[in-house]
Amino acid sequence: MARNQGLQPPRGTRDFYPDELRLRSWLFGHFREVARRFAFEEVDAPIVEHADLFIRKAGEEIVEQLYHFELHGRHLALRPELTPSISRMVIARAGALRFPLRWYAIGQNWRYERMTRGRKREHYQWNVEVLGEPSVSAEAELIAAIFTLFDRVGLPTTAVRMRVNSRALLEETLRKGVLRDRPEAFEPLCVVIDKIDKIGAEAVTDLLTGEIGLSANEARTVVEGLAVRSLDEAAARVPDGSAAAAELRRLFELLDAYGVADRVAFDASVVRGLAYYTGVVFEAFDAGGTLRAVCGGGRYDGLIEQLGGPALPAAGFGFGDVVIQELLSDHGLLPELAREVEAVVFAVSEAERPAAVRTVRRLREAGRAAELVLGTPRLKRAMQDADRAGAREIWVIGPDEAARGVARVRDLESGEQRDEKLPDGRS
RNA sequence: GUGGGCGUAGCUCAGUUGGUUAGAGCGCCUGGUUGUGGUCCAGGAGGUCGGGGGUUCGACUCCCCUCGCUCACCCCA
Repeated sequence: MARNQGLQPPRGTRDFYPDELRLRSWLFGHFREVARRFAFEEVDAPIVEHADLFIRKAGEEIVEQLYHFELHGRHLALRPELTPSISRMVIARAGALRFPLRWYAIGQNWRYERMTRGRKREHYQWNVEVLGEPSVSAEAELIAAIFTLFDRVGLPTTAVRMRVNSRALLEETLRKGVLRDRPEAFEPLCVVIDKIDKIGAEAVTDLLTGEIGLSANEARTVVEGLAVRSLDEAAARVPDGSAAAAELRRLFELLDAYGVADRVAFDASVVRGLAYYTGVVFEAFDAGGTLRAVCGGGRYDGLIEQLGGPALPAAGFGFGDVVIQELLSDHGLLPELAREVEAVVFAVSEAERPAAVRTVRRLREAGRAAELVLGTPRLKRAMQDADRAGAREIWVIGPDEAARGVARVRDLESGEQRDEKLPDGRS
């Protein structure tokens, strides 16, 4: 309705009606349960931050698409991701924290961009971070947590595959060349390389020689290297004794111990679009290849120091709520979730309401989800409502029952009825 | 930003070469007596057919503009 456009949420944002919020809560419940089993602690931060926290100069889209505004002379922004906020929290208390930390958060992120399937302008993200651990044991733990989540929501083991690479490996190949005198060129270089699937090898080669300043030879070597899909082959392209290659080998060993190595493959084209990644990077994709990345992450050993904190190694991933729901929908795995009302208490007339209130209080104190019918509709109506709410029982208190000091309890599944004593009136 | 598709009841949609009071399913409301749900039956409410303009005796139907939604490209979480 054009007339009612003001009633629609802004483009790319969502309302969550009860059905949709139940589904979201179901998903978040799995996020939290996996995090619990992996012994991560939940944290949270404001959705609005100082814009500076997110603004970097490597040409990332995530910065260009920032929702930001000036208010009373302050430049603020809606967070586009959670990692900077968590990093900020760590820095503020770095002196009092014991590392490594295992933290996670589930929060809404904002990015002003065009929409397609699986992408909106706001989305919730499960963000899991290991802070203060330099070894790939951190990445292995993170990747294992992701697969645990996939398994829990019912996806077959073949439905999602993880692609892994290491930016450190790429950096090693350039250390004696273009990066010798200006290591700071590495971040924008990665941002450029990340575009290869979209703008093509030639355009990336042009950008590498033009904007980044590689020689034609270096650029060609880099672009060729992106096609490599074997760790051995990739390792052969870097100097002997490559630390990055050894790390990747160790990572695959550990993933084998976690039982997920066969779902993970080396892929040199994975570099991720965020500037701050420094080491292992990874992305999970649906096997059908019809959706965008389900989740992704990697190691960012320099970010915390760049933000003004100590030199603290860190790794983490972000896992959005939108793509996974699309994927589950494609697999017919979205659950039908009903309301969780257990009992409905109904006073036939206002005279019985105090007794109904005492009754519903007792049920609630016993931990049951109990709804008190607020008006005095006909019994037929109250039962219909109870039925539709999925309640197991309706407790009816009318003049007869009140006189006998009982409630008539009907089991809505079996239709059987019994009497339950009313609580006495003194409580 | 580019290209395609679509905008008809709360929801999902149908609407015959433009022709009389615009339909269905689901949902909602009422009733099938007097305090009993799910099933069934019978009724009912609800739409200026996204908005504006044009063509026509006549437009939901054709044309133009506009707004919105959506998919792909693009790009990224």
